[in-house]
Amino acid sequence: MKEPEDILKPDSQHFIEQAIEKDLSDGKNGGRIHTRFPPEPNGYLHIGHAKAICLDFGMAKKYGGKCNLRFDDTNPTKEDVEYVDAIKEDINWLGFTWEDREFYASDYFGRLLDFAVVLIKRGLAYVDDQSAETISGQKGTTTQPGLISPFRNRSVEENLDLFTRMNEGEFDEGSRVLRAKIDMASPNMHMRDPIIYRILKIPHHRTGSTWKVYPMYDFAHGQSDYFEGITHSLCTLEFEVHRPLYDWFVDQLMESDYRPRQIEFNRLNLTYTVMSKRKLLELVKDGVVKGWDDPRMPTICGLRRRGYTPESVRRFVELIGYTKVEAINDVSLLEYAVREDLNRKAPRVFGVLKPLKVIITNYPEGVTEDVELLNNPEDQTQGSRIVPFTREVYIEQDDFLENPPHKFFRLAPGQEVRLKGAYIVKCVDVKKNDAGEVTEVHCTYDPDTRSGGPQADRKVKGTLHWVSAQHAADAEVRLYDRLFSDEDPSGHKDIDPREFLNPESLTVLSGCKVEPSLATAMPLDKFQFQRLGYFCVDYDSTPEKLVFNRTVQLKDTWQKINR
RNA sequence: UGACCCAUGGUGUAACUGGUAACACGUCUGAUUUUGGUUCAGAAGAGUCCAGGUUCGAGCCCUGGUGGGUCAACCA
Repeated sequence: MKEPEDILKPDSQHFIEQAIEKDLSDGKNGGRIHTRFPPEPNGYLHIGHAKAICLDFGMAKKYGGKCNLRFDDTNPTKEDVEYVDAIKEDINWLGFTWEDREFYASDYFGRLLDFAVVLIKRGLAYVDDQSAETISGQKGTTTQPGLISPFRNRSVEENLDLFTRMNEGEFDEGSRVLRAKIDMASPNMHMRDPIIYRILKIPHHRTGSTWKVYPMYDFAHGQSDYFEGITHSLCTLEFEVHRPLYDWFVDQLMESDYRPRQIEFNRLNLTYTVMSKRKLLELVKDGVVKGWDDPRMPTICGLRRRGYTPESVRRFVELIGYTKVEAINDVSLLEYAVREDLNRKAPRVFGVLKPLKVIITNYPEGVTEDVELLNNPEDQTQGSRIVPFTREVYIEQDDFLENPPHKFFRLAPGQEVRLKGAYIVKCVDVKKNDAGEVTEVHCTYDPDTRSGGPQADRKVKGTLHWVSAQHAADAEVRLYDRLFSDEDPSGHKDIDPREFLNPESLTVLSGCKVEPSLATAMPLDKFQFQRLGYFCVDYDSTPEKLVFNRTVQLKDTWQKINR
């Protein structure tokens, strides 16, 4: 909630909003705002792209403009239609629409070629016959100017002829390139006669083998912006040094007052998370994960399978903001964003993953009590459910310790605990198998302590989930098998959280009925995910070492308890 | 011995045309008919990279350092 004094203050704006509003008040581009989201279809979108998507579509929406979807498909060696479809699905899932404005840089290959010809005719581009190594060797260094190519002063006619023949497929890949003639002594390496066209003979996923030459990023991006009437071309910080070149091409092309403008913002980095497309592709190809949408992946579809909502992803992006500082964002902020959202939406259920039988010795046999539990304590409209309570219940194995460390608030010999919604029980005895493992816990209960009862306000430190053994045994066994027997050799338990959320398991798990639509659509919240064993995975800095976050968290918990 | 960009609590961001550092996450207490979650109450934690300068006054402006990032792909 905002304090009255805060309402008087103008909402703080990030530097991009300020730049846009300045352009608006300066009357640039006729007061028009038009952005674009320009993915290369060479991989799946990840959480980092979500940051860009929210900005591109968000700015358009905020200032009454439009945002195009444009596939930056200028390199056929890396791109594929599979990615095009996945990208579109993910953007939609996030809640944004480009309406009918779905474009491809490859749509502009003709116009781009024409523009290249114009540059040649104006003496601003030339065909270079040297090898990649030679050209790169002549680039100079950051402190020394580059060398002039021996082909730099070819005649316009020869350049025109050569370039045409390059596109007709007469020359081999790598044998010739088209370069812009700018300044080999520029302190900005990107201005040292950048390559703008190269010969590529592999078919393009959209244009087939129509073209034999393909424009480079720098020669395609700004021009595509220009063709589409983009006013603000928002991209990440590493393109900052490309801006002079972006502007140079726009200057050559400009025929009116309209001009697109590139503004850079900081990329999203997450702690413990691999974000590079290259490495993610590696994980998929090497079979370390089961696909781009593996719940362990930081991809948008991976997050989706992990139970994240579009709202929570958008909220996270809103929380981290846009600056020019290279930031590393804490995953805990992302997790906070889901919890915030899911706490409000997700129905609560009881679940026992590794069952441990508790027998309440002084509770009558054959009696079933109905315990009413709120589906969501934060949202009364979600109603309540009736859960059967009986003499024998299962609790989580982790919730009992025979020799508890200091500050262990769960069940232990002689210790009291509340079974949520039911009674306070006290552990009086344990039964063990031959291996010395605890197989049964015997408790007594205090009949006056039922929630709402006369002694209900008695203080106990812990409250546990439980499931009536009689009502839920089958489900638990199945869950147990699924999680701990059906695991792959690497030890990764790769399970889609939603598999657990089918109405059937929810029903048995919680001992009550849940609306199917709710059950399939609503993931559990973080804590419940942990109970079920797989809220999320944590990437150690090296992609080979994938560890379950749960393990890490349990370890942390134990360290805290043992301290 | 280059160009460009950046520098605010542990982390991410705020601070209107200079007015004396705010918010969120995280951490730590405590409460609760009690999921070690949530909710609620409270606490600790920076004097804004450094040094000068302008000014009555600087996180904001200027100068010079220091530290970090990006750039020398026929990738985007």
